[in-house]
Amino acid sequence: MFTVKQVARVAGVTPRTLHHYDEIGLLKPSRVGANGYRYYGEEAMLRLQQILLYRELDLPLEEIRKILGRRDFDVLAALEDHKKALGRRIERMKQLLTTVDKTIDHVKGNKKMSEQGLFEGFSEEEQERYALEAEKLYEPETVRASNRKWKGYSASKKEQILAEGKAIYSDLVAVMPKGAHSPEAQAIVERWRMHMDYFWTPDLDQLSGLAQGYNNDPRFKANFDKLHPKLAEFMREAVKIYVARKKGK
Amino acid sequence: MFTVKQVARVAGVTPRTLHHYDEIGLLKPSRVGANGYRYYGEEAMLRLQQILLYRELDLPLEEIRKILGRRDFDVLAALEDHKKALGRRIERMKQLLTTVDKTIDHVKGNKKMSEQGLFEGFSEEEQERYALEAEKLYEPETVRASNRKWKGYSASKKEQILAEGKAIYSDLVAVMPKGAHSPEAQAIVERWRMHMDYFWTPDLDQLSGLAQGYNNDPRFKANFDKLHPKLAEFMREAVKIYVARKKGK
DNA sequence: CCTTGACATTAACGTTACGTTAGGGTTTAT
DNA sequence: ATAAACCCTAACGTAACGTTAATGTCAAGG
Repeated sequence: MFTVKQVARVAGVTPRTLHHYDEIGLLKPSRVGANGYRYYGEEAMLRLQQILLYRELDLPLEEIRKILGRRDFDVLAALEDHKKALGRRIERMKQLLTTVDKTIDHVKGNKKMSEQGLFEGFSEEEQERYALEAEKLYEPETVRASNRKWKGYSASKKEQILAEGKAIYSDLVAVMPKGAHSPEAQAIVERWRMHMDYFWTPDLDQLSGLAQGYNNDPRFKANFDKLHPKLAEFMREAVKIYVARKKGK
Repeated sequence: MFTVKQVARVAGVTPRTLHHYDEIGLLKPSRVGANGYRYYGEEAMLRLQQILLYRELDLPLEEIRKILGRRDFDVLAALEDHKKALGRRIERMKQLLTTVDKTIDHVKGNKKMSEQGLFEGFSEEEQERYALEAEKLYEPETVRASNRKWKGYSASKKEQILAEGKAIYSDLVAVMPKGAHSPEAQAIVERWRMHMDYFWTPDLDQLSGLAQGYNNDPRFKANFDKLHPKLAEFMREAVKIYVARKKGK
């Protein structure tokens, strides 16, 4: 039988923690002396170990109590779970480690770390959007200006613009067999650039970002796919080449 | 420039977290629109990454702010630190994982996992005491009774008892060459058992636990070592044999 | 026997890092 | 024009203890 302090020492917690666990009924002392002292025995120690194991996983104490409270509590299954969780944690940590490494490279050599990986290992999902949005295309003011411009058009003008857009995209599909490098494809990209002017005038970088965006944004992607499953990809390529040539000159 | 929600999504936090960081001055938005909206740019994102990295290490936000606030703050050095810290964390997790594994074995086969390792990975130190104390020797009441008994003796009686103890131990050293199995050694163990009666009367299990304890408790160990570096170990062996024989019969 | 120091107790307020309404303005979509 | 989906501030709630504060207990020493 151990007193609070003794238990606290071997388990690496403070007496207050044990008081707390007693208070919330998570870990009652095996016996309470007439003097009110808490005494902990073997089983209490084992239970404490379980508790601390789960605590390592950031499970709320309430959860832990429920888990340990199930009268059919299967220690083995719990421990196996625990193992898996720990494994996942370790994997995530490793992920973070590589992210840190990438960031180091990024900062060091100003390498191109596509801004995608900046948060890898932090959030599990939807980092793809970042790549798109990071291109400053969706800078709120830009978007708003673009919307204002669009709303300024008359209904018939809108129709005409949309039709022109559709024409461009279907023409693009038509020249896909000729390849993204072909003069035909490049000419259409040129038309597309003019077309964009109805919304706003992107510079070359923004232009390629926009084409890139068509691949990432599901909203766009779906519409493109209706015309041709590879259209978005083809367009990105063509625009990339277009931009490279313009920049080169 | 991103709004709270956008940033929150890619970074894997909630908007509220960003509000909070703004409030406490940990991460101010790059710009605040006339409508009061927060907009975050590239640098803010990088700073947020730093913050989250440190947060992973369980540093309080206040600390993080101080670290990032140092005007000579070296991002590279900090990232290198991160790497090391993450490495250590991963190691600790792996430690925990093996502890869990050991516990699984323990539970599964009821293997002897010496109860020592029970808290490995939790507290770094002083788990040795556990092994000793778990033997129920140090059950508070027992100890108290023992102490009371001891205090009841007169000073001269105490002297005599201590002298007897010393004699037993040095006699034991004398017979060490003969081995723990030797009748000489076993006779001394018998004397020692009688001697213990001055404090309290342990049963056979407690007797071997006590001898075991002499090896683990540094306080005892130090005194034994003064007589002979292997005395504690020898005694544990001798008592083990003694108990085994008594139990066998 | 009395005191001192290291323990133990309960009670209650403090802290960190947000979560969670509540109440109300903005922007975009229809 | 109105809903849907954002944004804001303000303020109280929560988890898991930390931190006094006031008080009781116990082994050790004079």
